[in-house]
Amino acid sequence: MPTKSEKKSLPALSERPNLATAEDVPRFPPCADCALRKSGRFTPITVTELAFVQDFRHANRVAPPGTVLIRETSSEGKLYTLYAGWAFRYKTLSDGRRQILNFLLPGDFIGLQQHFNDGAAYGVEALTSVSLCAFQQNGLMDLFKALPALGFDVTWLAASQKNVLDENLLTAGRRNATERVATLLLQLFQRAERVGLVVDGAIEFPLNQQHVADALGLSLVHTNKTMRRLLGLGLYRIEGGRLELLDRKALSRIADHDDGALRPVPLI
Amino acid sequence: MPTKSEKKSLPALSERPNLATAEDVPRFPPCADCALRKSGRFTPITVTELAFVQDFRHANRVAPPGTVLIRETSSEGKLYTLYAGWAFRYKTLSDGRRQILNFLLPGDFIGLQQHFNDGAAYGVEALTSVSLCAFQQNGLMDLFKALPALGFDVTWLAASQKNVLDENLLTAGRRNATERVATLLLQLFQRAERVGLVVDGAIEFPLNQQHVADALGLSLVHTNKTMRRLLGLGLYRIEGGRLELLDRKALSRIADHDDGALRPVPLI
DNA sequence: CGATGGTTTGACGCTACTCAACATAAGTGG
DNA sequence: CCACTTATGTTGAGTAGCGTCAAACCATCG
Repeated sequence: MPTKSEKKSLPALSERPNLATAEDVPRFPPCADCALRKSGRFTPITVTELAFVQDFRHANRVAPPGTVLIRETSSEGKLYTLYAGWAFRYKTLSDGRRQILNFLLPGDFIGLQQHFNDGAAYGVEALTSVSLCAFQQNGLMDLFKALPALGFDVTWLAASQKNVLDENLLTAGRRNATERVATLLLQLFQRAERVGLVVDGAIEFPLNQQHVADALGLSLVHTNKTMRRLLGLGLYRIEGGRLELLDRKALSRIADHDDGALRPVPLI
Repeated sequence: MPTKSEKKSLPALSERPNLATAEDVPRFPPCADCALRKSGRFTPITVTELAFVQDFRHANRVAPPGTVLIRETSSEGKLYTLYAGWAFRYKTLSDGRRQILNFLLPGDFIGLQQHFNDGAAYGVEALTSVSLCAFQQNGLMDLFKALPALGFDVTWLAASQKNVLDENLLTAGRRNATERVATLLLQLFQRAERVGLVVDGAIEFPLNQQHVADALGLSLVHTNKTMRRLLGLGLYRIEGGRLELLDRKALSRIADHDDGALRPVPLI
């Protein structure tokens, strides 16, 4: 039977004084000055739409690592865009076994499912310090009505999160431990790359091995041994909380996972 | 390493002359007479919206069991609503290992992700004879513009499919074989129940054990042994291609899965 | 009938899990 | 500054759940 995971995680990792990414939490400029959007790594948006989004944004929120942003039991339909930092969605069984469903990176839209709640629930927890743009809970329909293109973008984001879930399900269901680790490293790197988080060929990597295990459906011990093996093969390096891929071709081959640049997605 | 699955599946199961469901393929009435919608098991819709949907519907399609409705490699953005019958979405690794991502029941909206293609691909295959409403490929944005409420519904459907994926990922990642089978049986029954497919306390069950294995990330042999065990415990019965749950409480307990009625979702 | 697809069962082996212990780094309070 | 604690990573030993291989059984079909 799979591992039970710890109930709490501590800030330790994310407080290392390294190349800062989530450490210096960005404040919240008006949407027109949004650093994320200005990176040019998202699909374009009109000024009208931008103004609407600004108006739709209801509040901002900053939270330290380990914060539960959405409780697994709650059914409040909070809506966020992750502006900076890392988080993850998860579900747990009643005996504590935890499955991480997917990791959330800047630009990801959070909480859409709760909004249409089915009773089904998931939790969201911050991995690093995070900054969130919080939207009006009941305004989603208004957004669709006022600016259909934005509604379209919301759907687009939902669809691309579904793609990630598809991949993760394939991984958990049909890949062995080595393939799983390779897939995860590659996938996270690709996703970070898309939103411009690569600095000096490396990305921040705030996961501990328990997170990796819970994301891949493996036990902590086996995850460790598998990661150690890939490390020994010189395929990647994690130092100072940052991940560098030393042989993407090999990882891509092991994972049987395409290593191409991901297309831009919208930013709400 | 997980099982390789068969490349092809044949109609065998679905052609049994039993209580007909997908056998007598429904023809396509105008949307106003849609049998599915008239079942009252979907969220309400206005006449204006209904007219638009009718217009948005571009063609109909009927396909026999085993038909590949969407090829895993294609990136054409076909859009369908499954009107009658069962299908499933899947991904395969290059050596043939297959993961079924989720099963599709009447009312499910198909093809949304391809529409926003990321390079990521999945296939869709008919389990039974299926009837599909095919929509205009490039008209999705028009739909959002013309009737935002319909766009909202599309998003809603995407979100509820995401919920199913979340559950399936939890299952594949953290449940053992017995729990997985129990979860699948219960989940399919609940979903079938929601759209009114229960007749005499049983639903059509067109999956063979290879499908179950591929959905749960198990090998065929182990799936068989596990199903046999649950059968021996008198928890369910499959006869003549129909599934009956004999002890939902027990299944729900084993699966650690809530056994409540699912809420209605929209129908496009 | 033989052919085919699906189900079932037994034997065996390996991957991944469990248990347990130890190492390391960082933080805390005295 | 040190003893103590906590989080995380590492390694070894033993085991079991699940995969693989192989063969048989059964039903349907041409």
